[in-house]
Amino acid sequence: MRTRFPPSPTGFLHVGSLRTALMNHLLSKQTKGSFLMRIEDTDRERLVPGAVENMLKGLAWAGIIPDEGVMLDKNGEVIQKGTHGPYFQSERLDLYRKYADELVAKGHAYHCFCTPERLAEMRKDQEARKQAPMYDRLCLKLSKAEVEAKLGSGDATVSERHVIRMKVPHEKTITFNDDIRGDMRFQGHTVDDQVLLKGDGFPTYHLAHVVDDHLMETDLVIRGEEWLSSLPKHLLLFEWLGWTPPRYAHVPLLLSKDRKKLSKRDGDVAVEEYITKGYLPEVMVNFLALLGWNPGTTQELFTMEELIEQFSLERVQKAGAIFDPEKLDWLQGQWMRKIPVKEFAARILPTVAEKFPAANSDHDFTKKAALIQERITFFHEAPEMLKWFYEEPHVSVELLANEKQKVTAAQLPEIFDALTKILTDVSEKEWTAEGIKTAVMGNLGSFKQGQLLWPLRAALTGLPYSPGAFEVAEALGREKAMERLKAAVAIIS
RNA sequence: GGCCUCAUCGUCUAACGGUUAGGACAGCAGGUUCUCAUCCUGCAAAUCGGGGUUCGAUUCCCCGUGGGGCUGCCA
Repeated sequence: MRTRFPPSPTGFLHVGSLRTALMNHLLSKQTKGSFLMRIEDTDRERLVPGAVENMLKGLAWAGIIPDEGVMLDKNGEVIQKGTHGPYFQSERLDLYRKYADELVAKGHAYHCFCTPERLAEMRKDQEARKQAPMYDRLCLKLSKAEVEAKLGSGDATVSERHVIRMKVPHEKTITFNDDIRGDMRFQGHTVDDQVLLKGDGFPTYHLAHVVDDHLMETDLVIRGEEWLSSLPKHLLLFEWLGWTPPRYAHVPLLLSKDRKKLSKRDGDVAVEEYITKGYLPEVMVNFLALLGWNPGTTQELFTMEELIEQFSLERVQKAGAIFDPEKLDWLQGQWMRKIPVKEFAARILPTVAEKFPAANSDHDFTKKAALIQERITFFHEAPEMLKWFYEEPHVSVELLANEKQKVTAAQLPEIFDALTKILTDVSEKEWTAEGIKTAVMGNLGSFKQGQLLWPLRAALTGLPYSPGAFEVAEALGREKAMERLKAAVAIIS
């Protein structure tokens, strides 16, 4: 099956766009078809330089690489590949013109010379009369001779700055079966005479979509629900041009907490933002796939491969879904913990080494990485979480004493006395988390666990939060741990 | 306003017309090794309202209500 993703290069890659791109990608892969990328650059005023490259990079980050159309080559340059091009709509103007003319010739479209000012006024009137703003078909009343005269008038503002509108049959009922929503019907008289070709010679989305998706042989169009209202226009165009429309699946919109269409105002809607924050691509893909879709089982974690296998439009929700950052973060944690520990260590090593060069020559780095893997959310937190190992801790009485653990400053000498005694008895060979645990737990004396463990851990790390006391002691090694213990004793006495 | 569309815990969602309406996130309460985190256990939490159809509606139909989208020579 051929599916496609046709963004307009007017900015960053929106998470909602990534979601529809993902669905298109999943189904093309599931059916061993192809996924193509087309650029809808028909609005020249909103073009943003670099947007195409940015979007392709965002898709690639998520693991979505187009099979055809606009893509990135090995050097990161934007190229076009495929037999159905060009894939930039701005390079297909002659095509749109040709079909627009055909529609005029067939009587399904007409020239309109109304100025933007007149249209604005017309709409204002209609709204004042509580009517639906629709083109009043003033130019449809023009005779053929009048149209010819205007077109050949030599007055460029009239002959060139005019548009071609579709002539929607008011009496017609347009019906369709959407892959997600089922049967739908629209009454012709509620559909506006949409502009197909603009005054600047560029097509509007509607014409371009129909022409391109026919010529590019798209089998299935998965797009946002915001296009549902325009569907009858597209259906009419396919019919008039004598083409079979593709299958359509209108997916529900992504909503913000206030249930409005997710937009810039709602914070992070740019995929780029999530990349910078350190979210894993697997997490974004997993999260987006689960928004509005479910596998029918209780499985929550999905790889791209599993999604390709299991995704189906039948199980896509009809109602909009709120983008919940908390669930995103939960998924991030799940995926961080799924990374094999060796790989995890390899991924955090560069950032840790940047701050603590010693990490590069640390033979036990993987062991340390393992200690923080279950409590980390983003890779960039790693240096801070491991600093206790690479630099001497700043220990204070305030840190060592802890009310909740029933440790008072006055008790500290006694506590450290006990700790020193216990740990001195632990041999180099027994110096493992397990061995130290056995020693400490077996010699608590009159202390509660927390009364020994909190000061121990705090003395060793200088931190209120860190991996457990025994693990830290093992990681540090007997010599260093005893040194830090001694340093702490010096501070409290 | 008009048109289109949607409706189960706070959120994402499950449930051949028959279930004590299930799971997950978040929340709360416990537990494991002191903290943080993980993990485990438990608790709380929903079928928008009204009519039908039916022996029986979350499920089918109608009407409300509420939400969303569109209503551009934007996409």
